[in-house]
Amino acid sequence: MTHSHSHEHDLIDLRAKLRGKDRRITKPREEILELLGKEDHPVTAKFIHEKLSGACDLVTVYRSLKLLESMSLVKRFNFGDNTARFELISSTDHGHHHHLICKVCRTVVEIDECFDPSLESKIAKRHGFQNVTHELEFFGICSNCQTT
Amino acid sequence: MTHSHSHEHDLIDLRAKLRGKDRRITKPREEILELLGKEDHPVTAKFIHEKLSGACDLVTVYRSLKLLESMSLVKRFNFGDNTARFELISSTDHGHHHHLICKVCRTVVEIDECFDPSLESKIAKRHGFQNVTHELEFFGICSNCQTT
DNA sequence: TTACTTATTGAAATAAACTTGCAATTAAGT
DNA sequence: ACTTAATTGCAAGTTTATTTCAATAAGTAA
Repeated sequence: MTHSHSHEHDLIDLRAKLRGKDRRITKPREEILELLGKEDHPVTAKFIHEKLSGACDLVTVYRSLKLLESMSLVKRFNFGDNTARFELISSTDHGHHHHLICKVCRTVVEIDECFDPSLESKIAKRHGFQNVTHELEFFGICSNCQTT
Repeated sequence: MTHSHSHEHDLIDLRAKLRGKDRRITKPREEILELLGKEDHPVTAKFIHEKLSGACDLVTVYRSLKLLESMSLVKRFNFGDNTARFELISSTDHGHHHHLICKVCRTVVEIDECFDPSLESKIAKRHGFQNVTHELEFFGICSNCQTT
């Protein structure tokens, strides 16, 4: 996954989405967005806080991420270890992509492929659900961690 | 998902898998297995503890679930709310199935369908991973919760 | 059955992720 | 610059899950 669009674009997005909503453009929000723009994989709130080394409180990171998520600038992922991870929503895939995670060393690979959307609509129709989306992550053992 | 196989069968499984492993068949383990046999959807450790109302400590529920999971009698699911849920592994699908979860009321529907396994092997091959599996859950709004 | 060995349990303490309350700060409009 | 209210930092609180250790009980052998 290449975050080929510039960080400036994300800040423009931020400003546009905050405008006229009684919400403010603050340093922590800008810094978190900028940091996420440089990362290739989802990162935890703790990681962001450490990278920002004292620029703001960990609580503010949590609050900012929640806000950015609600504004569809950031997507939350769950790799099954009870820790939320966040990634910038790229303009190309609108945040819809998946990951391949090594069960041993936790290396992450971004996966652009997905199954046919007809499966989703079939399931939605059959059970009378609307706005059906999915969360999909792959797990395995990477070449470095294979014993044989 | 129908847990059509009898609870007795699960207990036989438990006994067989524990035999000769310096592990013991205990009341909490049997009770948790039995309870899971009656549930149609993944349940939390807290739920199990409450249902068993004092039969054993919550700590024991966590420990037993971890053991049962390691013995492939139980499968852990993650519905994105930072709470692990556990389901009995049915003999028919070997625990591989998915769920459709209402984002509003959290109703759960068991989904037997899945995408073509070739996608998984393709991803494994491309990135040099072994033993690739996946976690897939669907989210949407159920008929009861739809506003229109 | 009884005694023995040790896996397992319960209870309390701990850990980690995340949230909430509130006073102090600061962004944004006038 | 002044004002207003959103936002932050800090402390405290929640929730989920794990660890420690003495007490208990499962399995084995006499």
